[in-house]
Amino acid sequence: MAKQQYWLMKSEPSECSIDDLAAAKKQTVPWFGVRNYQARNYMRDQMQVGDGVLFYHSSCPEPGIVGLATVSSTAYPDETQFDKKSHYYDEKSTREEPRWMLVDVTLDRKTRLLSLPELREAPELADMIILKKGNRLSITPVTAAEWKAVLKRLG
DNA sequence: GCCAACGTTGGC
DNA sequence: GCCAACGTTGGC
Repeated sequence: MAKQQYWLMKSEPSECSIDDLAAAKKQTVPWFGVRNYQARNYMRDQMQVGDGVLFYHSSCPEPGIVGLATVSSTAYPDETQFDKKSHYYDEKSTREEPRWMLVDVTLDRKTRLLSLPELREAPELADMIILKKGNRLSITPVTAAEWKAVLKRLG
């Protein structure tokens, strides 16, 4: 068993909020719609069942961490890439060679909102990738120390 | 709605 | 392989 890893995963609440995750069957959702190679590579190559996930709401009135989750599957193809009616359809992807992979994410627990301004104030979190200027990556690795500091602040 | 920052595309 | 143009992200 490899060492536990931690991630921050952004989701737009209008697309899939923490409440949507809580209401989902088995409180689990496939993390569909990622169309960025770096984020895909994290899911495909590095994520393991049991990894910790900070669930983050982006592009909304109150951006921030809103819950804790767990990676609950290894990587498999994102079905939406094959669906012509989907916003995430990719005509260059085939079933033989799918371009986009995803993992399942299962809710651990909802938390209070740990807001973006609050994250910025925390000295232990100063190096979080998500807080760096210009960062747009929807999935970023989180260090064990950052994970611990976030948990401490969530109480 | 604005805009900075970044990723992708495509012409050469 | 370069790089300009374009599209997207995401906070404000």
